[in-house]
Amino acid sequence: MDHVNAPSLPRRRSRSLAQEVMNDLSEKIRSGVYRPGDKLPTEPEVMAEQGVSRTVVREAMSRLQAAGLVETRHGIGTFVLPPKPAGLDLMTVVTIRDILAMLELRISIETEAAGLAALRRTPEQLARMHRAIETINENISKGERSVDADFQFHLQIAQATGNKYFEDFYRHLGTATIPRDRLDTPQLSAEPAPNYMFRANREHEYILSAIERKDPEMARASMRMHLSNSSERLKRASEQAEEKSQEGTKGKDPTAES
Amino acid sequence: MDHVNAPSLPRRRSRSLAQEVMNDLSEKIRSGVYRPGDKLPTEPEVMAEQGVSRTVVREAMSRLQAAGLVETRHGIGTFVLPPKPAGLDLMTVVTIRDILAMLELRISIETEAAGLAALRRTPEQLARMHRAIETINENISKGERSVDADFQFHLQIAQATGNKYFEDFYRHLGTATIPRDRLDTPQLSAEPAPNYMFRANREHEYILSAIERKDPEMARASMRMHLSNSSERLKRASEQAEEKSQEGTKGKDPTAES
DNA sequence: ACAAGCCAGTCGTACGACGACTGATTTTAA
DNA sequence: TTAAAATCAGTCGTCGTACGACTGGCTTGT
Repeated sequence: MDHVNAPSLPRRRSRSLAQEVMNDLSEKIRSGVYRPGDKLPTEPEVMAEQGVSRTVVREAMSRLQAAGLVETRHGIGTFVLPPKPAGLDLMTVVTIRDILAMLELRISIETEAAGLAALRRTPEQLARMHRAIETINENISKGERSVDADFQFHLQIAQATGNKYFEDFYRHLGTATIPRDRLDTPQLSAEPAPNYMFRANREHEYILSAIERKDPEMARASMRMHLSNSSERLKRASEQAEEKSQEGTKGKDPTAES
Repeated sequence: MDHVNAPSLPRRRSRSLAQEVMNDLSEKIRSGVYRPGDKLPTEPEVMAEQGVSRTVVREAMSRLQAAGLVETRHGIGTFVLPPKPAGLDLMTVVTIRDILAMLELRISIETEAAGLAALRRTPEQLARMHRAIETINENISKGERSVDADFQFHLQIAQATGNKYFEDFYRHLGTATIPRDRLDTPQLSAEPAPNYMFRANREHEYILSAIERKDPEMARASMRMHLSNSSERLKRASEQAEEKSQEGTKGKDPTAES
């Protein structure tokens, strides 16, 4: 060992190589280089890029998985997951019953959000809610999906509370439960009939009207009614789907509506 | 969120061996077989116990580390870490204003929880609520902190909803507003006067009475009143503390109550 | 008694090998 | 010609071997 009087360096590596590769990749995820749904570089690619062995790459990937940042598919690759909502583990949402339970929590939060929005909304936020409702109507008339505009409407309400925690919570639930194709579900197929969706959007209008009038009680009641209706529709469709799957027929899918 | 995905059975294969070893070890940590500070079995021991290769063991350990459950010391072994206040991003809760915003979210959830608890509580849960209230009174009389019993009372209500998401959320929200020593705030020092705390516990009794009577409306109204009062007390104490810190005096700290 | 060296145990990294999985492409059969 | 089956290349999962780095305890020498 050629010891020269080098300046005293740390005696041990502050982190392992695996941790450093994880840090590098998770920083790239955090900063948007890799977005939810994107495929990370393959193991051989990371090995080459980072100049480490496959062992280190695999351990780094294991860490990313355990941290919930990615999921790995055998033979395919590793994909970035959407951010987890704070305090809630959406991986537990696997049955209709779980969804209904989550909806129940959501009712409590969004009902309150509607009341606060009625007190605190700005004209700009109000205009954005109006636009979202118009967009939903247009999309329904064209036979297109109204999911994005639906999400926007609810997000605007969360923002109008002026409380970042309501907005954060809504953002996380939004990204986690909208992308239906993530869930390995027995598809409750087909979009609901347009009249159902127009009706649900009618309920949006009642909510908006109360918010516009700065009437928190009515806003709360309207939102509660709206989400309770959705919950009921889901419950009924689920029961029908269960009966019909026994008969080999498909039920309705109300999940595309608010 | 009006758009809900209907889930189904997982289509994917079973988990990897590394994930299964992690599950086994994390279950042992969760259940108390290994406690914070304990040393986990060495890699060779786990290899023998689980009948897997060292690669699998190391990947499982990597996962446990990334999940924050353990830390590994090179040449020594792997040790169980104390539980972190996980989930909700508590790092954002740094000012009184953040606490108040978080309380606002909490009001929405716990108000709804009280209503659901009135509908779904069991006699055992009711008894536990009673006990928590008694404990709070005893602690107040002895001049001791009633924070734990206070948390218990609210947690019982969340459990009585029969919806795991309410309970999960409360576990996280509860820690956000109680552990005062986490906050870099102008210290609102000293326990509030006992009469304030008796009064707050009186409010607990109104909530419990409504739950006992299976009256969801009254349960909701009582909980909202109780938490709004806490919010107001915190706000006022904060303002007084601000004035008094300009005068070099300390104000009251009501955050130890619900 | 204290310091230095040694040793066994443990973790970190690297490599080679083979099987399992996946989707795309090619070959075969109808 | 088209559809089904087989093949292939790429990717991930597991196993085993090997060596270096680190740590604490024990033994030996001063």
